[in-house]
Amino acid sequence: MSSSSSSTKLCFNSNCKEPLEKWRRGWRLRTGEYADLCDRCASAYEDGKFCETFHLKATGWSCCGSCGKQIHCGCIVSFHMFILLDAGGIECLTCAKKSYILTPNPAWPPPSQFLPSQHESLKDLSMKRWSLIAGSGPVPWRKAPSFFNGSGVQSELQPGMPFEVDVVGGIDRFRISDRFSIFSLEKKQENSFDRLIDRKLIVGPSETLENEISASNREEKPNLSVASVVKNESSASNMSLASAFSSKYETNNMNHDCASLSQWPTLSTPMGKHVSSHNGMNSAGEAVVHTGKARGDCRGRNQLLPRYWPRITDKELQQISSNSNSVITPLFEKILTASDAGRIGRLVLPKKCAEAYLPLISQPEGLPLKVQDLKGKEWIFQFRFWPNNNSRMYVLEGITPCIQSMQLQAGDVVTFSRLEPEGKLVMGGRKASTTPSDQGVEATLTGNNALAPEDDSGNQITKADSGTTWSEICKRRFKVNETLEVKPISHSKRKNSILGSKGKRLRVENEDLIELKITWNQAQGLMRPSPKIVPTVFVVEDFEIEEFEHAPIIGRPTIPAIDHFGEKIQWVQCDDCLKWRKVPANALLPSRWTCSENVWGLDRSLCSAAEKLSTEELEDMIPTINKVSFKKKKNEKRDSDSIVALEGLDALANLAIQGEEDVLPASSQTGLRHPRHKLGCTCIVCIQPPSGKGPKHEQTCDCVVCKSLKRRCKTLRDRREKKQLEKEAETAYPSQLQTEQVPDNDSCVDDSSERKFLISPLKGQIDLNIQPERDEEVSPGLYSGAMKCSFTDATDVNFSQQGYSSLGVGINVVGKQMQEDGTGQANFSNSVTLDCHLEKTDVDRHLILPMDTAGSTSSTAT
DNA sequence: CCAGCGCATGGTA
DNA sequence: GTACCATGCGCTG
Repeated sequence: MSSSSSSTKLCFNSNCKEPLEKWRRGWRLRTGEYADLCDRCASAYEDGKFCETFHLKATGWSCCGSCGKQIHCGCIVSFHMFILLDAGGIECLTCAKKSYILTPNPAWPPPSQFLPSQHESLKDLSMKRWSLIAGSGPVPWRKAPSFFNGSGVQSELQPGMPFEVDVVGGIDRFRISDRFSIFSLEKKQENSFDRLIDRKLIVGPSETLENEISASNREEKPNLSVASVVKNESSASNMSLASAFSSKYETNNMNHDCASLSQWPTLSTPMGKHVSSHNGMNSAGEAVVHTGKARGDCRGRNQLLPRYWPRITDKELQQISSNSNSVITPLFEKILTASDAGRIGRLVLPKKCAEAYLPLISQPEGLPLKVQDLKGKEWIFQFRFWPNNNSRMYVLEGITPCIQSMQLQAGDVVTFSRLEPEGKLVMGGRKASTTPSDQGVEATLTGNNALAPEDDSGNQITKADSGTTWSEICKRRFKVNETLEVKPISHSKRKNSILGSKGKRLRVENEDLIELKITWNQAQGLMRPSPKIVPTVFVVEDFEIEEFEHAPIIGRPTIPAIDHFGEKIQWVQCDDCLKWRKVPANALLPSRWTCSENVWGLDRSLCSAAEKLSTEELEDMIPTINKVSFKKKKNEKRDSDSIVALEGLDALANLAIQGEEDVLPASSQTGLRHPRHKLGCTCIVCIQPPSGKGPKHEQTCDCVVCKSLKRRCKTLRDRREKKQLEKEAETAYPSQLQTEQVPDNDSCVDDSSERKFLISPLKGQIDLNIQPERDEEVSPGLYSGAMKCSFTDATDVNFSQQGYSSLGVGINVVGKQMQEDGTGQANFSNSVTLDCHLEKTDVDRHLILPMDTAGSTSSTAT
């Protein structure tokens, strides 16, 4: 509140108009200025009693249905003080908080993303839209009650559902959210801002709205227009427009005719359409939608499970809206289950989708819903729900003819869209027969254009490639997954279906496993920074970390080195003969590589050719490579993929982390971080904050993870120094080595296991690959690779970090830990050793690594 | 006996 | 622990 000593002004409150000698700041005006209030009004305003003081006789007054408190419902100041009840009447926020039993509509953004008011045109549009749909069915919509004559209507309602009355409830429910949003905004404005910023949401003034909302409808709070940064091009202002409600609207509608209140739930109206209609952005707005770029209700979709995100194709869009200038707004989709496609003819609708996009129903019998298919044929389904576990199961009944008409079956996808501005609900179908791989590629590359069997992916790839964000990629990965899970399934009886819920879910898991397997075996170990990309290097506790700004490339893991001539090279192992070949440093090798592909050294292009480097030489170059592994490498048949991955992970990671100074030539020390540490890598070193999301760690960051990392780095340094001292001591007193193990400050490492780990039968050398008594229990591949995990310093075992995850590869080995199981076997496990402060749950999020694979790296020692 | 309705159950997220 | 949801299953006509 600010004061001024100027005079001649009147209190902004029209019911007061008291000359102001001093005035204080009230609510914010549309101009950006603030209402100047007299002391009394300002005080009342500050106390939230503005209405009760100054609007007592104005229209729009109502009593809280619970406590009876009078609240002026049209007041711009107090309109956040109450909620509208579905059954009519209002409830003050205090009471509402107590009795609020409905969750905010899930399809809408967090409360803080709402604007407090809505423009009339939006309301009109919504009403029109709703009426069109509602009135189109053979069964008339139930008359909605007016807002403020609740008593008469309430009797119609089922007890226990005070907030929901048919169609209007949809509006009111939104208002509840809206109200709460304001409340939330009020109470936690600062936090909201922070959160929003943290989430990288667009926060800004809603200029468009500002110009269109009357002063009396304005809320004193800053107009926030918040839009998630998603691929939907809807602007922040668009978002605000969509979510805008005005108190004036509410006031004006208090006595509305019931019929006029029947409208499409505004909350379910995608903002894109609001914008198009509301702003008259016909050409522009619709064009955007027509191109398929602005698809779906981005807010709604963000709140829906990804599997329900609409992935309608351009062709579908065009097909739907071909006969008119309508704009199609994809709402959601669902993969048909056996039950859905069964003879029963009931399509179970995802609850959130139903509540977000379909008319609100209060009675289990629901409402007839007129739906148009892609051919323009209209169907009428019964949209209803069953009470279920204190919740509801929404179903569309009578869909069998439509499903059959579209020749859909279990596993296929039904899409629900809405035509704007008609408001028609459109149901589309998509066969699951499109080959998963195609779909996957298409989905991955084109995102929202995915899954159209007839789509020309080529163009879309081009189109989508520009401006693809990681979030998009991640989202599209969902599509890949889900696409993959869609398999043609013969239509059959429910009980015989192989697409039961369990099966479906198992399928999802299996797909995930496949993805993981692929990731692990073929991608994880193969991703490398592009040789043309110069990484930026940042330092954490003297450890230089390379950060790559570009996506990694897929290649075979190699060992970078410098040859005798000082040239950068890399060593690569032939998959067939397991011999190591030298290739140029910039050579990109396929995941499987054999000597025959050695175009750089024709004399070594045959497996029969001798290894250019002797084992000893190679060992000299890479001391961490275990001699035993070398010895075994030719004797054991391996799964090359897994070994490649293991090599990539274990050897390279350890090379990178443990031994840059010790192992590699000086010239390569700076550059040789683990190649996985690049953009998209979410390992702790690179970006991983404790929460699993968020910005990268600053060098000065003192978060738990960073502190852990720093502590660990320090430990490593210390140990290295100690190790050096030990070596020196060993020279003088070799016999003392075996008992040498100086505790360090890494509290997370189990000392006993580590000590055990360090005690090696090899004199003076720790060989983790040796576990004579348990050899038979370990995969043969474990020890076969020359690059297998082996350590000269056990301390390094605990610090292999690597991984991609945000690239969609889905791997991020945060850490490995030596653990001692009951048998005395020391194993690596997918748990974190970086710091005791790290909770396992935090870590598990990043451990997509299959346990068996991780475990397979277990090098045991006794 | 069968189809369909409506709710219950249990697996999964 | 909770909500969701696929489907089982009993009841009814």
